[in-house]
Amino acid sequence: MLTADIPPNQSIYIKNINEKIKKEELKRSLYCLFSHFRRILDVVALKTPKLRGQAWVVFTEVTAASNAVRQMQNFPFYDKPMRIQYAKSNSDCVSKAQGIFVLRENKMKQEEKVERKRHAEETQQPSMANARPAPSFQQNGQETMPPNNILFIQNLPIETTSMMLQLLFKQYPGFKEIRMIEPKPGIAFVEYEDDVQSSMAMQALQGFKITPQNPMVVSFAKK
DNA sequence: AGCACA
Repeated sequence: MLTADIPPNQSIYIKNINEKIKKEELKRSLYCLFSHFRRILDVVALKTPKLRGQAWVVFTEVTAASNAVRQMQNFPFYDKPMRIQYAKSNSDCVSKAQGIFVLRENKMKQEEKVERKRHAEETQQPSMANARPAPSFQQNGQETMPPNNILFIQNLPIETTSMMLQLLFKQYPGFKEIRMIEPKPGIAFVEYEDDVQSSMAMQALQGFKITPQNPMVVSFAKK
């Protein structure tokens, strides 16, 4: 089937992904990268020989998927341009939400176990489904800081890397650089060309959750 | 290049 012939789908299929990236990091990064299009329901990545270097991102709406396909086409992701198409079939998480999930034949044997496990994981780990920008919360009066082209980010998960932050913040015009301080995990500084641009990024990413426990707190850095 | 969900 020609790429152009694949009908629009709320899930996108991404290939040409750097295969060196570990599954969990890959999912997190994809989540960061695509979450501003619209709410993401799920990110699927497998490292099996047949499926590595590929991933699926499931949105709540096909318009979000369409935007993602167009705007992120060839985006340099871990040094490789991502190739994005609509997924050829519906993702289980959406079929399930619609109540029409049917087990595939080759999985019949373990249906009960599998289903229970999947369900347990979904309820215990709502990160992908629930990680939406949340309203900012007051913290040390930081939000009253005067505008600055440099942003101060707090409440990041300690595993956050500057690569991850870069994926998030460079979506906004005027992005210059991320600075993190080794001995101080959980915070970062993000520099933009001017304070209008930094404000836009702050607006957009205020409360963004890299993990469900960590809505990021974005304020202007002290002068 | 490769379209799955464990």
